[in-house]
Amino acid sequence: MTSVRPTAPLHVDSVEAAEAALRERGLRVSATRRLVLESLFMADTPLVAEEIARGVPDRIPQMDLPSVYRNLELLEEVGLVRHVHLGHGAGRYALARDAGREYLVCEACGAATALAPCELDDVRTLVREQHGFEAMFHHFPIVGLCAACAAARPTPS
Amino acid sequence: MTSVRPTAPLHVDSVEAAEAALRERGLRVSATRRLVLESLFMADTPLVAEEIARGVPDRIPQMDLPSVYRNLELLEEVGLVRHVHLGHGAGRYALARDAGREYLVCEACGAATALAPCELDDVRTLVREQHGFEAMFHHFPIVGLCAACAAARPTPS
DNA sequence: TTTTTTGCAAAACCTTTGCAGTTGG
DNA sequence: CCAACTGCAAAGGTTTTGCAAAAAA
Repeated sequence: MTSVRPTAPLHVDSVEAAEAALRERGLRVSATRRLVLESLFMADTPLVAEEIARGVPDRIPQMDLPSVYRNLELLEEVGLVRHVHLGHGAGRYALARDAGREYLVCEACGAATALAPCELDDVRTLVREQHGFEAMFHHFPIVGLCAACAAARPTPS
Repeated sequence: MTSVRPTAPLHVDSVEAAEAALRERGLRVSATRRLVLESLFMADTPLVAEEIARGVPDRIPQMDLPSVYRNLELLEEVGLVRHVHLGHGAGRYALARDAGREYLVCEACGAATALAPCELDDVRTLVREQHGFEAMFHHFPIVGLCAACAAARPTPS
């Protein structure tokens, strides 16, 4: 998983625009690299590397898993891609464009609720005011109890 | 790392009290189990399993790493222990008593700031009011930029 | 004695690395 | 052509599992 180091996110709205950004930096657009990008543009949730490598039958051919990881790493350095951890197990990758998406994950029922772009703005503002800290909630989700599970639980001591 | 499933946390303030809780449940108190508990009581930050297994020279003897993991898993089921992720790499374990501790981790400089017990109460309240969600910030830290790193950075587009 | 726990070995899982061969520009 | 990229094989770090031997109650 390399590093958590931030890169200025690069928001593009098509595979072509992403490829242009790569070429602009002197990077090549190989078959695998394009397929990784296409997979991420097609996905509506962050994907694990293995899902990308497996391909989509009759749509996207299989790829070599280490190559997928190397591409994800490079795309992350460029700022086109981010990885997140929505729970245990493998890290997940999404376009930087989408990776600002924030999740509330219920630790009792496992439900992951995706939030709209600015829904946590008030929370961020409060953290900034109270702690002088610019919180970014996309890398790890906010873990806790959803309303249903919180209700179905004895009040915490 | 087994599961994120919650167990009612069990707050005890000594190794002896923890052992009593174990015996109450019909569980045994073996040498390794006691040493794991002692290590956690001695620690002032969450520990990785390997640190526990390595022991503290002249204080705590080495232990078998798989046994340490099995004990941590059991202690977590009982509710005496919790595991957290403060960044990439190995999970960390702490007494449930201490694991409510919450951290702000700067993704630029890596600094981890431990917060006092109630410092995020206002944030939790806001999340509850706005999203009906009981946020628990101890499993994953709040990742973002500390004041210094935020200042030293070009304003986000 | 009986059941739990240990220690060791081995595997599983996710991710990274080395390297020779291929390919994009 | 030449640097960048791929595919394969192998290794690395963390966590889990199987099993016979040891220990707790």
